[in-house]
Amino acid sequence: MSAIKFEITHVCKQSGARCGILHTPHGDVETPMFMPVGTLATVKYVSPEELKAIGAGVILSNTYHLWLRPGEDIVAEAGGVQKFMNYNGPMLTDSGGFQVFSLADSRKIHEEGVTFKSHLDGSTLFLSPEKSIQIQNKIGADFIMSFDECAPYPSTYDYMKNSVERTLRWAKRGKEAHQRPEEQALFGIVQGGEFEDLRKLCAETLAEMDFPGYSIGGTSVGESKETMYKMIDYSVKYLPWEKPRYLMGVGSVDAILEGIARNVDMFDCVLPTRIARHGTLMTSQGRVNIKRKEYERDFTPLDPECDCPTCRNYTKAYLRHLNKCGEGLGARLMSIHNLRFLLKLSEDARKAIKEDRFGDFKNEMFKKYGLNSVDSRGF
RNA sequence: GCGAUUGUGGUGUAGCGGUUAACACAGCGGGUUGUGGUCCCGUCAUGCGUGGGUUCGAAUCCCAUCAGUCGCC
Repeated sequence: MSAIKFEITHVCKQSGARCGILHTPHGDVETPMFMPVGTLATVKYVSPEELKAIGAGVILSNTYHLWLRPGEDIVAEAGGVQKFMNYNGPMLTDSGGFQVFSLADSRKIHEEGVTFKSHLDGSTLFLSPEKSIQIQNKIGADFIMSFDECAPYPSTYDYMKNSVERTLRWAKRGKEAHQRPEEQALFGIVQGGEFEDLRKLCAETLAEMDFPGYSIGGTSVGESKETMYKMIDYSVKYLPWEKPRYLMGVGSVDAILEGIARNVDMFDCVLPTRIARHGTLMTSQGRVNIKRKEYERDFTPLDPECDCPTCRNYTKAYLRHLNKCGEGLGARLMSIHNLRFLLKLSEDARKAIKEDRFGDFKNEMFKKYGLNSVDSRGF
């Protein structure tokens, strides 16, 4: 018995995009959905109550970071990450595979696992598939991830082939080490870069292992949008229809819409919260850099079409002022807005799918934001 | 009034005979995709109080002048 149940409720007659419901131990959520990232058991500057209020479903946390601080035992002692941070909803932890990739200084990848340096004190750390799952079992998120290698882009075919094969062996080891399959859904991660046969090999082998869901990894690492969409195609094509798919680390408007069109159900990204902290906002009018002088005396809302607390109560001039002064409230109000923007985009996409007009919806959004379908900056 | 001392971008400073006048902050513009990072990148003084002079060459030396600061009358 799996921890989650995925129910596909409708397939758009116009586009073939799908929507559904994910039943989790901490409640039901609708797909396709965007999932805010809260690396250290906190979505930076935003409280769990605020996340709920703007319609967040699943939120992420991170194995590597919680392992280092405060330590998985403390999170377990608190009653799991949901109780620890008081988030009354489903959560997902990334395995730490991406951190090994992004904190790449002097890392060594072996069959057994990865040796690398702590970003906090430089000490040597070791993470393996078993260790990652063991930590995730203690952290207690509803969705947990296999420990994979997120290979750099571009990688040679030979490197990627070896990497994928190892990632598959790691997936098997992680699955065997998983102690709580009835409470936590472990996803396998499809790698393989831009090579179709490697994506196919990876997806099909994972499918044989029968995971409750599948992630698509190795995207948003420097490749073009066109290449990213191919990577998605080459992965989704070989995955079982009835299981949820999660495109890791993708959060620009265009890529989310292209992902939904390709039957991806879950997305996460630090983009909305990171750019918000630095003053860039996703709005119905396109990208807004709140630092610009033109907003100095602009006493209108950030986005007139947005229903978030920031847009209902504050002006661009004030947000600009907070950002210029480095005040935390600015980061907070703008993070809330950007998250609401992507959560609303998910809601609108689901509605369009249910009404069999997702194709039109996607085209309208691209037109509205001045995006092109293959290679654009997005937001 | 006399003496000393200091005048370099919006700000604080570095440079003390040959630099593309350096650095930081502020300003302006851009970036950010399974979050190490309130972070990264670009741009910003045709000019060193002003006027002369010395020198191949002056922000740097000399003279005058103006302004500030500190003493003494």
